[in-house]
Amino acid sequence: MASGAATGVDSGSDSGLEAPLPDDFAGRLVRWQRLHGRHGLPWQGTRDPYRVWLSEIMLQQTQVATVLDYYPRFLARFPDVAALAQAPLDDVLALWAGLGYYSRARNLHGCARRVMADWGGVFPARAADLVTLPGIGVSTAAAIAAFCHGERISILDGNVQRVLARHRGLDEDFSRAAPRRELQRLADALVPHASEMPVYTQALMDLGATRCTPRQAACDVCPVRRDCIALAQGRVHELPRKARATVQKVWAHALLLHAHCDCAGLWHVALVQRPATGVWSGLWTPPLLDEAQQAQRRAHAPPIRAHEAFLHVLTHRRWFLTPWLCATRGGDLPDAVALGLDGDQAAAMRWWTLDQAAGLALPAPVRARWLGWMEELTAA
DNA sequence: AAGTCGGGGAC
DNA sequence: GTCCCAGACTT
Repeated sequence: MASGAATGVDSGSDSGLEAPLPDDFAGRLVRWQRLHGRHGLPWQGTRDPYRVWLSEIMLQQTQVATVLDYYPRFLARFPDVAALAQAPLDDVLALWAGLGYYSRARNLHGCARRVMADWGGVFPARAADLVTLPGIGVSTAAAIAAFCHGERISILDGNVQRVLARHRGLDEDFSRAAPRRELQRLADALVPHASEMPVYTQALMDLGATRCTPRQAACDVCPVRRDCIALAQGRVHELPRKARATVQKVWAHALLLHAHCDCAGLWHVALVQRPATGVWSGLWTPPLLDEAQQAQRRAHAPPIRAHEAFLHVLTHRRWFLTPWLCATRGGDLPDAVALGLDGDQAAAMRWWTLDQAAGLALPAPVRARWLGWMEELTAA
């Protein structure tokens, strides 16, 4: 389809996929990128696959401004793939805590070990091989291959979908497989010579992130406005079509903050490590008590100081968390049963000193309130 | 194809 | 409040 359209024969359809390929699309983007693209980000100016890979994983569904806080710290602690592979997973999670999507950290660590074990410590160059590694999907594989090795392969992340959907005037739901394949074919037909792949790939991303934005697109300074179908039709703000919203479920748990002061006057706090799957996987949290477990805990002394619940919103959940504060003193550290825990959480519970706890991988809403809770628990 | 997985930036 | 971000993985 694309080759026939490139001859300049317009089928008469208003579909951007069947229209002629835009002339010099990549060239215009490349020239724009050199002048107006984003430069100087910490993961730019290198073709080191480790650094590019790390940035791509961190940037999955995560904005640049957020990653800027994490990337340098992570790189300083794990300067190369060997250092990352050698580290315990808990050390990786501790540096990832707060970034979200914690399976990324688990897969990152697994990927580093696979690169060491199966690839001699060198990331494979081709996207087809990269995509076999944990945590690297088609989008990330294409980005690494294009940035580091100039592979002629198209990326199709959220930014690029928006740019192409608008420029070709494609009013389809790209969360569906068939329209997505069509868009992929278009993107494939637009890739330039290998020598321009790194800057072209960056250009598409930068245009989507800084000009062709979801709202209030800056079409007046767009390098491809000349033949943008959405702009000509006055439909920029309508594209791409939105997929239907997901339904949020409601959760409610008590968050049991139990601190114990031992005979030496040293404070400890009980935390449980979350399982490898599910929300906050691998992170350490105060025990989470559902309704039955709350009843179980209420049957025990000592008493609880309950705070007002706070709301924590995740993509699919509205989560009401009620902090329960409890301080005890003297003797041995209470066991999990004494705290009212059962089964899995009892097995996953550990006592930590406050200094130790501060260095663990804590979820963002726990980290944000941690010092206040500890201060209240250890006061008087 | 649909559901699961965080947190925050920008509006 | 809203939308969505350099998506991957499981079912």
